[in-house]
Amino acid sequence: MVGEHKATAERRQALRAALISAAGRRIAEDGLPALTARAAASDVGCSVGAIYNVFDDLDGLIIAVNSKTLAHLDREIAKSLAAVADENDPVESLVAIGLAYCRFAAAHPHLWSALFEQGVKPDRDVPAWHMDEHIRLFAHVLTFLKQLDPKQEDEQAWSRARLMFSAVHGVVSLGMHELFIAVPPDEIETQVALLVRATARGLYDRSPW
Amino acid sequence: MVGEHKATAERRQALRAALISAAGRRIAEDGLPALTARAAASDVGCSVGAIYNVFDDLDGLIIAVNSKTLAHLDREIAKSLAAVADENDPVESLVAIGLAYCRFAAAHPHLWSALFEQGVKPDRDVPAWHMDEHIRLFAHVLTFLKQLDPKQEDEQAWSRARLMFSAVHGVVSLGMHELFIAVPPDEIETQVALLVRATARGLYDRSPW
DNA sequence: AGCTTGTTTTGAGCATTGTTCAATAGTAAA
DNA sequence: TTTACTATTGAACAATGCTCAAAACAAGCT
Repeated sequence: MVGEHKATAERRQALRAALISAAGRRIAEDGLPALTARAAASDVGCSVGAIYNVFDDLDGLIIAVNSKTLAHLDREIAKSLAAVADENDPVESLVAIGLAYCRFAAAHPHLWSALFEQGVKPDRDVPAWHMDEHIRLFAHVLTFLKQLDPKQEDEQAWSRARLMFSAVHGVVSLGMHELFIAVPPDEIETQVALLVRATARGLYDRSPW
Repeated sequence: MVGEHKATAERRQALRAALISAAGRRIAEDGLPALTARAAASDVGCSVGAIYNVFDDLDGLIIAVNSKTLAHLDREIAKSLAAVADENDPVESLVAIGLAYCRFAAAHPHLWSALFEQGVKPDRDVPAWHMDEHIRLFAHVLTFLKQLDPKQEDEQAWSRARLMFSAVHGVVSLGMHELFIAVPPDEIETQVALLVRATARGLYDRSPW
């Protein structure tokens, strides 16, 4: 009979959770390269092999951490949206999203950079459900773009949401790269706010020309 | 006497050059992780140790490759600027820069991504001269921003040049990440053009409000 | 309890990585 | 040639991700 011991599943689940949070701590503190199989195992008090009973790969563990990170980031964005003063000004909400993104990256630089530090990999790509988690991030943006122009097609709105999100991401990303050299974090925030307002205006304001 | 054999210096120089171009080829074809010390050595027909006579580090070799890549990219941008139809429309020049960036990334994805694939490193950071090479990239942008508004302060112009450059970078960067999933390259180009025009308008057009 | 059967966990072992450094080969002056 | 120094080498080292025969375990049966 194809037996499966009852307690096994929950034990595996517990190990998964423990590994994920230990790995998260390690990445947050010392960066992605500090997450080695042996380190993770000893953090949790299991054998190296145990990791591979529960994840396909170390990449699998990293993706699980990233998943948690995305959820956290999503909550932060929601929080900062709730604090927007003028409910009727979509641009202010967009700015709030950008600033939340900014602040999250500054607060958790290693976790944040782990989200994108998967070089251009030829075959082994991330699972679809994790892609979705990324995409869900700029669903927030979509909401307010539709407020800015309710008539626009869904496809265009998505496309522009990704555009704005990507642009903000670029500013934060390059800002962090040179962070330890030149650009102070609060200036990054200023620039992100400026960028969001400029693109919103450039994309949606149809003033007389 | 502190002798230094005459032929040595040039031989080292030759080895450096050979290593750089072999490494460039390897990265371009199979991505950064394919560049291992042993592979590079055998490509060039030298010993592993020889690499370390000529570079501090494998990172040193990578930086040298990146340096060549940046020079190449810079030439491409210059070329595409030379082909701009309307000399008197700075926005068209800015668009041209963005598109050149786009096309370069699409044409040499591995070389391009090697430029940014240095995770957030705590201590060991890239030398200043290489940072300068990066910065020189958006000096191009600066030129045309000053044409858009000759009155603006230098500092603001630099800041906005970096802003625009970063924004474009973000769109290309996220676009490439999901490239193998969804976003076709020509759509990225469309989006970059849209973004450049929108930000230029948003940042500089002082229409009656 | 003891035995049997299938499952789960383990950690020594493998291949591969970047990097070093005693030993070898090389160079040029004496 | 001899001598004195320099340059190159590649076996050896530590650390990596990952595997898989073996050990430990769990549950049912007599």
